[in-house]
Amino acid sequence: MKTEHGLPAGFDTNLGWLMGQVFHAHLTAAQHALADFPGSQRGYMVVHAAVNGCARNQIDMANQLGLDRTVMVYLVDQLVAAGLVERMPDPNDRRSRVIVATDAGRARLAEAARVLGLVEEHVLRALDPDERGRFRDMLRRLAAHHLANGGNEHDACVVAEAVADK
Amino acid sequence: MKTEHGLPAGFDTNLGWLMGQVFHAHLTAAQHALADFPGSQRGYMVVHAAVNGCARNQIDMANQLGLDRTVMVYLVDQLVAAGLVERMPDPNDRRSRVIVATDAGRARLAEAARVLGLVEEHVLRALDPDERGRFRDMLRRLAAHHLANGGNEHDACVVAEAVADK
DNA sequence: AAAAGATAATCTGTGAGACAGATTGTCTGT
DNA sequence: ACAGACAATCTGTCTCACAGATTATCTTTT
Repeated sequence: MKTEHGLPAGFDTNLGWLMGQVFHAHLTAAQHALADFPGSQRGYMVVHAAVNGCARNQIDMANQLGLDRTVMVYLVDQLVAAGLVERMPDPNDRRSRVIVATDAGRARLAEAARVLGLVEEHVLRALDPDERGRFRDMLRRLAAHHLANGGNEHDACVVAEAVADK
Repeated sequence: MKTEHGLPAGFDTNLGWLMGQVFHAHLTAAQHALADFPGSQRGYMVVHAAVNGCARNQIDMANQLGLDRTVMVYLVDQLVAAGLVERMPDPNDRRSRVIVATDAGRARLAEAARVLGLVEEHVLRALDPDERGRFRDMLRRLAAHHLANGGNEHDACVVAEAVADK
């Protein structure tokens, strides 16, 4: 049984299901696009963050990217081995290593970004151009709002309250 | 370094990152909401599909829901143990088991759906009411478009082509 | 200045989960 | 009757995220 849209019956109003589908579509396409990028999408994110210099050290970057600190280790290992980033010792704090992109890393990132642009275009093909902009804008606001409220821990509380009072 | 939105620099235009954030926000909240639902979100999906009668057998349902066939086995096991669904032997094909919801399953689904409604409301809080409708509509169309084009295998080809011609 | 506590990166071990392959019972076509 | 396909299940394997311990360093306390 399907709806007129071609979606499984009853799921066309399920936000989680819909987001999962679209997110997964993008994920799969991006995975192919970044197949030979060291560390795949997560590697891409790290190089991206390294180029933008968002983070002061590995843990900081891990937190910003939502990665586990132990994952960060072998992720950066791969990227170093591929010559895309370097672990620069922080002169102010010898415990910390600042992740900086190499020239090769910058070039590789630019190329990957180009391909990812095509992927995004492909995923959003069902929307007309001005809608794509609005969709992006809404996503941006949703993500910002989520990050602003302390992220996931907060969500749990809200839900718990909601369940409590029937 | 952050943008004026509070997002990590450079990621505010990254569709995958944005979707990941919002999807993850919903995922986490839904996980809490369905914490004591057998099989969690996937269990919920199965009961939901069972109530709507979308599938003729387990494999069919697994395909529609994007689950592995072996996962389906212990997922349905849990739900049967909890008394939410039953494996009805298909009289026309004794290889197949049709997954049907029990009355308890229907009731449990309704309650879970109510809570998930609150979760969705919470996740979309950053949008004003009419925007939420449009956001849902866009997602619906994106998902439908993706399913219409044979799903993920297709995406891979498109990307491959795109990468080929620089 | 020495001791105690916190923090960054790393290493190790473990548990959960996804998936491939084999197995059994059943259907379909020849 | 036989071969091949298919549904459900079982088993084994492999990956991967995460907790906990470890080392080096910084900070604060006394």
